[in-house]
Amino acid sequence: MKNLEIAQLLYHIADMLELQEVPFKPQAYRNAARSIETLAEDIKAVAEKGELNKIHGVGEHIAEKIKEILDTGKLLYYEKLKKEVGMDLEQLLRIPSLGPKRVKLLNKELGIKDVAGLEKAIKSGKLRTIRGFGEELEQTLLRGIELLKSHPHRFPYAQALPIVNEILSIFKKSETVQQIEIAGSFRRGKETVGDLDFLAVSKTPEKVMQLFTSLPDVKEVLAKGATKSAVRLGNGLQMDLRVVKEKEFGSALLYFIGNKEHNIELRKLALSKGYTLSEYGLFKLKGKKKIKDKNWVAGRTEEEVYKKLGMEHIPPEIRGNRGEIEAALKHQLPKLITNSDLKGLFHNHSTWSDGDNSLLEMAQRAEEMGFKFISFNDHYSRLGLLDPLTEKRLSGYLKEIEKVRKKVGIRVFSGIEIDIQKDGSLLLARNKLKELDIVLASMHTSLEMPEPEMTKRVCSALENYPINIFGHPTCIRFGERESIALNLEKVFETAKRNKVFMEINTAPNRMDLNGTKVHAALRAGCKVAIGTDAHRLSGLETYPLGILCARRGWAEKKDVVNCWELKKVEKELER
DNA sequence: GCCGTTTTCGGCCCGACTGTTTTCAGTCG
Repeated sequence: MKNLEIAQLLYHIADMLELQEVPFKPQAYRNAARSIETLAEDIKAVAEKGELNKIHGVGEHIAEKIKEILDTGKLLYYEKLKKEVGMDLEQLLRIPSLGPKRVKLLNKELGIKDVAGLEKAIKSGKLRTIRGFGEELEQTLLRGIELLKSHPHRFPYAQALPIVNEILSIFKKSETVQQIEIAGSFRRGKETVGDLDFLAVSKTPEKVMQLFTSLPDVKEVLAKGATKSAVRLGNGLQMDLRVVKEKEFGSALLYFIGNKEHNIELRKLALSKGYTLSEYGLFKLKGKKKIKDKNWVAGRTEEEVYKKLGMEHIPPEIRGNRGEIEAALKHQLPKLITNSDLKGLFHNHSTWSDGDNSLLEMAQRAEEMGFKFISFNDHYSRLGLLDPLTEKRLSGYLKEIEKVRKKVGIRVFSGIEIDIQKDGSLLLARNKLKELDIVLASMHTSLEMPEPEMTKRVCSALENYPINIFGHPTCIRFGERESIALNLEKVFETAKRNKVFMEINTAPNRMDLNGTKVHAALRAGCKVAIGTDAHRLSGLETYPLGILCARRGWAEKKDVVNCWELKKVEKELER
């Protein structure tokens, strides 16, 4: 079972315990789940080293349960709880405005066990017979059920990006706000977002809220208050807006950017230094009680707060309590890469396989964008849906690249994207592969293969063929399929040994590797290469998504091949 | 059930908003 699945299971335990009104344990299970969710390493590997209880929030008992899951594939305690609870809590709790207390009451009064039962109870008018349930709540729940049926839980970053930009621009033009910024997981550059959090400073909050709740695409107003409002857009995405005082903007931004673990650590650190930190500011503690207004010391900007705590400003992308606070205290934060550090783009397609633009058009655009190199990796495979390169067409392709080289002022790398087949072999022999500047290997078929076969397949390819880049390593596609069953630790180790770069594929529905996995790859000693996987000119523009993943993975220039000088790139590509 | 340069026992975030109440419980972030 993978990290995410184990985290999910712990979350479910927390929910069930909460339903049973067990005190404090739910929070403990959630803390553990959250740590595991963001763990860079494969939890199996951690368990094998006997270091489960080194994970923050995992103690003796939860460690034992994790071991049981890893060993047997299930957890008796979980099965027992599920039997006791006797309903589809997981689905029911996904419905907005429905929490453990209400679910319990519904179960007790009407015997509701699942979403279908709830829907039936509402439609038959039974729900409103229960104390505390009225017409409004009925409608809210019904809408929630509809939403569950029709929309994804999380939205890809790239899908949220234009929405964020539009809203920021509307508010800036409206002059109702002095400041407005996006916070939340979007600001941290997470590859998918559950909702959007905006934070503003305004002298006329009621006007801001009015504008916010009447934005063009708002389908539903979930809440509207003096300092906080929430709306849902037509596509199901929820957006929150909070208005704070100018004096609080920095501390509020810090609070609402998160993540939660980062905030908790910061608050603890503040306490140890004689302060207390909240979204309203950093306050000096006098004795044991704080008297807010008089003791305010910082909060206008994030920098101010971090500085008072004796730290460097921490970029949002790495806020996750994964060592960034210690590093910032020692003034040893990594110098994260930025868009302007990128000197070239890997993994691009042309009309030679399934792309829409010619090699020349793509190369010229890359040059216009200011890049120093581009690499083409058109699909190489047997004839199939993709209209791929074949052994016959390969020489024509290479000749064409040669022509393009004479027409542009940037380095054009020749290359292919080739499938790692089921048995770990490639369709081209080693000596043929060596004729290309860059061989990118990836998988498109037999993705259901289980571990450890899948890991073996990949490692064997990386081991036995002159591959430069392992493309979209986890094969995730948002809303379509999860990551494949791969032991990344082993893959990273093999990649490092064979000088294979791990790709950060910036196709908007992939972002693969994601930030957490980049972090793990770098710690394992791998280097990463940002590949746009562009099939047309516009695809070249997706590279900032890769920068985000890299930044979330703590990447500095030395870690990302695209940031190296051309000479060094060429040298490191030799196989 | 977890954690600890304030504690190995005694704490565990809390404020805003909503709907259904008639002073507040439940949810959310």
